[in-house]
Amino acid sequence: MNSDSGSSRSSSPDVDDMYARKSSSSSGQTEFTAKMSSEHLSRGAGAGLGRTSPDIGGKYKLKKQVTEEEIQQLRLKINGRERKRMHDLNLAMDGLREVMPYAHGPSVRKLSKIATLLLARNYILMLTSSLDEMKRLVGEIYGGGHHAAFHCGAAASHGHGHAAHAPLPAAPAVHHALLGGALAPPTASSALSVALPALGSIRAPQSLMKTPPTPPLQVGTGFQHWAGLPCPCAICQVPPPAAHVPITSTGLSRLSADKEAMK
DNA sequence: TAGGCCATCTGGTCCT
DNA sequence: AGGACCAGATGGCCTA
Repeated sequence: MNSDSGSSRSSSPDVDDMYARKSSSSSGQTEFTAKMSSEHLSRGAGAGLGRTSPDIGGKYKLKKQVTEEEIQQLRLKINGRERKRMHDLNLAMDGLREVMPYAHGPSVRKLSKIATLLLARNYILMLTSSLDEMKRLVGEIYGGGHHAAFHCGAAASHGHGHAAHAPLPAAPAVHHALLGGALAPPTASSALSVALPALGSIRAPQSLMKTPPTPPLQVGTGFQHWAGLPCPCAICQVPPPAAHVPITSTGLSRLSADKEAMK
């Protein structure tokens, strides 16, 4: 299961092959792991990585004397479980990427894990904000107020997931508040960075792109706007900054620096 | 070449 | 006892 389609790296090599490769390799880490699998486990040296805690050998050899082969088998089993766990995690991450308002495709480099999580977070925040605004508008409409009518109704050519809003035949510049309140040429980078201030901390999506540089954004479900029709409505506005908790991790500050460098 | 991202291995800890 | 989860370490691949 290699979710990194853009990479030649195989993330899901055959377990046995992987182990064999690792064990037979002469790299430092490989030597170490092989050493740990045998010596560390069977003799309880407990000096690996400078750790002084009891070694795993003690955990597994209490009842009976286990041979190195048995230890190796056990290690393989444990490693396999861990691999599967991480693969499942990556599958979930891919599933998350699929529903994110971000261009998908073979020519587009996929979001990193951290970027996926941050985008997801801000997406949720934005949707929550939109939902609140929608509730408020509905409350105004049915509360006697007519002024709002159907928000953006005059434009009528774009809808927030309303199937009744038939799209114009012209090629739409698909976007959503999340992807850009400004209707500048909808490059993924500008749209994302404009609409998601916090997301702006993420490495500029343009840098994630391979050719073509400006792939069409594919929004998850039904959110479509149209080029040349600026939408001033609250729903289409970027959520208030307060909704975006500043990203403070060191990694993100680094990403922010990357974005600044992109300008 | 440095840095980013990732997969994998590993030992520790907690839970069932 | 065994599995799940976690974090540290390491090496490989890719990009600027």
